[in-house]
This record gives sequence, structure tokens and C-alpha cells, in this order.
Amino acid sequence: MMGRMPRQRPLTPAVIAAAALRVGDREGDRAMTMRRIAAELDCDPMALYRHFPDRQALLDAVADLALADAPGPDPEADWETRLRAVMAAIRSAALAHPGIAAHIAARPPLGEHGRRLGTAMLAALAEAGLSPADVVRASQTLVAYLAAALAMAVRAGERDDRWRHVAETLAAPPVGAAGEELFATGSAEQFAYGLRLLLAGIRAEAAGQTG
Amino acid sequence: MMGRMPRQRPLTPAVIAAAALRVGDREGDRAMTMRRIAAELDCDPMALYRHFPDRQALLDAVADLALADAPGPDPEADWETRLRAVMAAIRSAALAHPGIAAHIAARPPLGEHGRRLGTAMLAALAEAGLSPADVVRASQTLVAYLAAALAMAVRAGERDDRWRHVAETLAAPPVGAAGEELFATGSAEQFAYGLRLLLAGIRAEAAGQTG
DNA sequence: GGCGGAAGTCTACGGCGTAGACAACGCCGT
DNA sequence: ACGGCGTTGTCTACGCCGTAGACTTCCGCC
Repeated sequence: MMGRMPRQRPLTPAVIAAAALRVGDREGDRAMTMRRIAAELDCDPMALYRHFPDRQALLDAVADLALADAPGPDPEADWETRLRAVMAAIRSAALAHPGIAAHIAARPPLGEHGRRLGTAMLAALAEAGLSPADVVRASQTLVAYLAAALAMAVRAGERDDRWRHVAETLAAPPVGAAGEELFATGSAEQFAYGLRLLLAGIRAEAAGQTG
Repeated sequence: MMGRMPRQRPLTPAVIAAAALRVGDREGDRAMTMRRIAAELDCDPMALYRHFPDRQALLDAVADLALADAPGPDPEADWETRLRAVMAAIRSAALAHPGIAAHIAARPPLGEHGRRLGTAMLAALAEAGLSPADVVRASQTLVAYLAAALAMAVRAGERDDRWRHVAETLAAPPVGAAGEELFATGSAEQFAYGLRLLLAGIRAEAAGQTG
């Protein structure tokens, strides 16, 4: 019947992404549907398609928005510190918005902030002494590890009791009673341990290339 | 109208999982819907719910079925060889069925074969000389890396052109022309590199604990 | 003044997972 | 032989989903 109502806020991609992020934070990733996001903005679901080609593109924008809070590393620090800083920044920015964290983990970092953090990672790896080809390979490895850690942390946040069974079944026979509390799958400690393994590997690789 | 027709094959969980795997292999993960799987078996979609509580459980069974092809490592080999063997076995079994690979990556290894491979991993790590707690942590790291590598390989198989842009944007400024061909994100070579980093880290960690 | 494109609405389609009632079958104790 | 009953599969329907296509309204510009 009626065409368009005068909006107080003119419904830009940024406004839409912010609204979607609010919905995701409040009600989880399953709630970030076109209809629900439109309801948050009090507009028609189809209006969103004027600003994004499809739902995937909208979620990509939300993901990059969530990464906006991740600061870049201190450029004065050494490469290893910078690498740890970037990884931690992405992790905590993503986990601050668990509704979109799984999507961040599942998609390449194409947005403005994703690229900013990605280039910081590459620069640190280059400074570590890796060959250009290995810089790329190592960065892919780090991104992969980060993505998986995020996905697991999100699932742990969902209190998926099945992981508890993994803890019991896997930890019991060869390891002995490793303790269930050690099995906080997506915990910060677990993340730090894996990152330590990777950094040790990178150091070894770099030493092999220069020495 | 009519209740049940005499079936030539009596529709067990195993039969259903096999049919679902066929559908996934042939038409991709998006096609593994209850309706489509039922069509493959020429039965009513609701019949599947007699054998699985929900779709998630059915896909878990499919995932474990796909892992059945992954052989365990040679028990005579040293721990590092065994670890590489298990990782490679899981990777190639999963990638042999790309339709279910993403689900394998996204879910804990609860089924029979998942647990079998998981315990092999833990035993190898224990033999490497890690403390029991670190065995668990390292295994989580390896599983996380494996899951992410699988997910990326599947996306690469979908020919997601967006990753190409990542290659260009990220590789260009600090690395120079690293070459697009190096950016085969989910490639076997990329996987091997990340695994090498992790193994170097594990060796370093074990050396630090024993020495 | 009017006109073209941008922005938003409405309706509708095809698909999804699955709840709940119901019907045919096989097995059992009698 | 037979009646009942649990198992297995069918049917219908609900409430979601993403989004295509036609339509209406508004703004800026000639």
C-alpha cells in the first residue's frame, strides 16, 4: 500500500550491521535471521536487500564490525610479542560477540579490520625471518588455529555436554585421570598452549632458514 | 492411508547413514536434508526419526561412518610418525567425503572411529614425553588445527573466489608478490607445513619437560 | 513541472526440521 | 488360533527460513 516512511535513521549498511550485531549478542547466532534483524530495525526484511546482496554478505559486515574492537599490535614490540597480541586481540574481539564468532571463524577476513589485522600478522612473520612463501603458509596456519579455537570456544559457551564425554573417554585410558577441569576446550589457557606450540615451531623454522 | 510397506532392506541406522553419505558425496552438504535422504531411501522423512533423535545425530553417524576408512597408525613406528599418520588418515578420510567433512570438523569425535583415532593420538603424545596435562592440551590443539584445515579445504573445493582476494590483498604489501599459487588454502602442502610447525613445538615442549 | 532512480513495502514461493496422530506389521503368551 | 501390543513407517501440518518480483513512494535534478 504505502511506499516508504520517513526514517529517523536512514538505514545504511553500518546501521544494519550494528543492529544485527545487537541481535546476535542478545539472542545468539541462530536469531540473526533477516526477519529478526529487520524487526530490530522496525523495517521490512526485504529492505535489507537494498544494502546487501544476500544474508552472507550482511553477516560478513557484522563480522568485520565485531573485529573493529581489536587493536593492532604495538609497532615497537618484537615480532613474537606482536604476533601474540594480534592473535589475542582477534580472539577476544570475536569472543566478545559470541553470536558472530562462529561466522568470523568460518569466513576469510575480507573486511577493513580483518585485513588490517591480517597484514599486521604477515609483517610480524616476515620480521621473524621466514621466507616469503613460509610467511604465507605460517599465517594460514595461525588463522586456521585461531578459527578452530574460536569455533570451539563458542561451542563450549553453548555448554555442549557432549564435549565432556570426549574429555572422559579420551583422557582416561592412556593418560590416566588428566582431570576434567583441564578439558575446558576453548579456554584461554588451552588457546595459549596451542599458540606456544606454534610459536616454537615458527622460531625453529626461522632458525633453520637463517642458520 | 497405509501404514508400512514390506521393505527389502529394513532401514537401520547404518543403512540410513550410508544413504546420507551417498547423498552428501553426490550433491554436497546442503543436500543432506531429511527429505532428500528419505528420498534416497524411498521412504518418508519422518521414518528417519525412528532411528535418530534429530538431524544432528544422523549427521554425527554419517561423520563417524566417513572416518571408518581412516586406518590407525602402525604401532611399531615412533610417536612422531604415528602422529603424522593419524592426522593424515583423518584428513584424507574426511576429504574423501567433502559433503560431510565440514560436519566432521565441527563436531567432537564421539563415534566409534573418532574415539579410536583420538586415543591413538593421545598415546603418541604421551610417548613423546609430554606431561599428562600437556598431552590433553596438545591433542586439543592438533584436533583444532585439523578441523580448521578440513573446513578450509572444503571451502577451497567450493571454489570460493573470495579467498582469492585474500590472497592478493594480504600477500601483496609486506610480502611482495608471494604468488597466488602459494595460496592454495586447504592444500596438502599447506596442511603439512602447519603440522610441521606443531610437531616442532611439541618436540620443543617435550625437551623442556624432560631436560 | 516532471521524471528517473533509489529506497522500502508487500506478497508469495519453495524449502526446511520436526511434532503429533495414525496405520500396518511381527511377535508374544495364552 | 487369536487377541493385544510394541515397533516401524506414513501422513498432515506448523512455524520458520531466504529471497524473487512487482509495486509504491520519495528525493534530487534538469
